[in-house]
Amino acid sequence: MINIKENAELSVLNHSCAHLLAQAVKHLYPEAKFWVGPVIEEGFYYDIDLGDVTLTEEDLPAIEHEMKKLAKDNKRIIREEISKSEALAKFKDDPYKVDLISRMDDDNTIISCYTQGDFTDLCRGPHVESTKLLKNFKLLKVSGAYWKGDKNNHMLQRIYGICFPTVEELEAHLHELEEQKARDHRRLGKDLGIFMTSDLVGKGLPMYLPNGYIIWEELENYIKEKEKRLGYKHVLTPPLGSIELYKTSGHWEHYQENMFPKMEVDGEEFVLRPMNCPHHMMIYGNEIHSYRDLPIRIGEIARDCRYEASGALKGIERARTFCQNDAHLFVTPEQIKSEFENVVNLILEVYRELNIKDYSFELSLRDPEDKVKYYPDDEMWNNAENTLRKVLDEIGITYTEKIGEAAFYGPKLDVQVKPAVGNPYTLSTCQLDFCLPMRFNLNYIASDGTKKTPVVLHRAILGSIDRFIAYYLEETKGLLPLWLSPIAVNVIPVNNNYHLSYATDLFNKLKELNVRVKLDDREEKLGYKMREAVMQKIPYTVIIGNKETESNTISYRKCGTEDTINMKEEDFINQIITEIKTRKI
RNA sequence: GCCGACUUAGCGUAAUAGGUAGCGCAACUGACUUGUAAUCAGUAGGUUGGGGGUUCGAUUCCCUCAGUCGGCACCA
Repeated sequence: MINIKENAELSVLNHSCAHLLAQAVKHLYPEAKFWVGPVIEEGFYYDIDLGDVTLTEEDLPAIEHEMKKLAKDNKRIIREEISKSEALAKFKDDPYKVDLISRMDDDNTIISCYTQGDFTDLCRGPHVESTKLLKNFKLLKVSGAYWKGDKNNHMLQRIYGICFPTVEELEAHLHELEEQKARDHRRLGKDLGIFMTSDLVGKGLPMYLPNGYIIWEELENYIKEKEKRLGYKHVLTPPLGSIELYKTSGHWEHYQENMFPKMEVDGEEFVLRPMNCPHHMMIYGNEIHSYRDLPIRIGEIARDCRYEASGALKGIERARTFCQNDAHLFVTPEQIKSEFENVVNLILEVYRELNIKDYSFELSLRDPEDKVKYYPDDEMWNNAENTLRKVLDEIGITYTEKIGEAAFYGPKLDVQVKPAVGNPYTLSTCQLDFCLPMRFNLNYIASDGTKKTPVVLHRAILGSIDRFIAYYLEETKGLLPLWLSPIAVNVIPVNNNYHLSYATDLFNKLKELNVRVKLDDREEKLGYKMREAVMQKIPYTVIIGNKETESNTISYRKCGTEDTINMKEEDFINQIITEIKTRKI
């Protein structure tokens, strides 16, 4: 999908189109007041205050029509530079523009405006030279947006659109947008029987169906195998805990708005846990540890429950309960670097094996101004952030720093991915924590016999299993690699009367080898069964007919290809087994 | 949570300027015995998301609740 913002020519075009949109809206709704109309990756938008008028998508064609009319007029777009006071006078009837102007640096600032026909807008530019270049656009959607992005402000109406130099490019783009919908994990999740939701169960509470749970189990086994090899010990802890536990950890104070409310049983108060770190702290504290025992690595596919705003819910990508691929590494200060490096290496290894390429590292730091969100201990924070920066620089990965993105207990390295559909999000994370071990009074006996507080690394590689499945479905368009596919091989006899026993023989052999294989022996035509196999995105479909039974071979077709390949049964079985075992992409 | 739209059979959809709903796929039954994305015929399946109001009559209009979707905000 093209990124408009990163393309200089398209940026100018789209930004100019935003002005054209504003001009058209002004014509149709003379009372309209305008905020800003920037270029974004997906095109452009303009935030507009229309007073009591509410736009719906049905109003967009009329606005488009007016824009087309204006574009046809072929008005020159003229730049003009004026002083701040001139600008304030010029836009005195537009409070939003006055707000923008009055917040500009100093009184000597030169402000640029662009005029096209009867419409002038405050703008840094540049723009195309004439409205006639703005013919191939489409208004895509309309929605509310908080003024200045602050939920305490009123809402403006935002109109989104996109513009291209040629009609062909526009149509190709619109076609691509349509195709994107087909790879949405919610669509695929339904079509492929991966998960379901139910109003009666409650929103944001997805349930995995048999096909989905196969994917889940495979991923769980995959990552746990890796963790075991790296010395992790896995545990199982309850998805809720007493409120005292979360007061001790600080979650109750700093994370409460993302938690389900407390519940009372027999005079005790409990919460559904939003994170399982406190449980793992308790497990560490269950024994006395020597410095010789460290690092101690405690892992769990842990169910957590978070109160997510209803508008934020999205299939299994963002739900109110999910299972984190979580682990806590209890280390000495000297071990921070090597353990951190191990985690980064594990992330890179997994991404390589699963063919995840579009990702970036972010160093999430606290916002020192935010006194509510973060555990208050400046010295601890400075120490943690500097340590983490140093470790990252020593490991030699490139990252961007994000202020105000840290966990309440410490800074972290996040791995952001750009999914095929929608906004970027965090998949993997590794967090440095000096805070919780202290709050839980954890310690180890150092070589000099004194008690010392361990440092904790919180880390998740697949993130949550749920989100990872969503991500992977969208990346692969539902055509999963063999080892993750709910059904790996589909065997179809051409004619049950003649080919069923040969087909059943292959089916049994594969089943014996623990391959997820299906025998489609329904009394249907081959074309019909083939169609279903393709729609179900089964990676391998084997056809058994006269040709195969007579030559003692099999023929298969790989989902997504048109070719049929004929080979010896034994070779095919070996190929399948190898592909599963090596987790071939 | 906020702004807006939407909700009709398992799935995808049609219709009614207010007179209780069609179609396709899937399912079931039968025939066909099949060579790479849909064989034919028949049967069954709906309190038109829940509740309330207006009306002689509501699936349609209004209110409300729930859910879904698109954005915003949030995402430790």
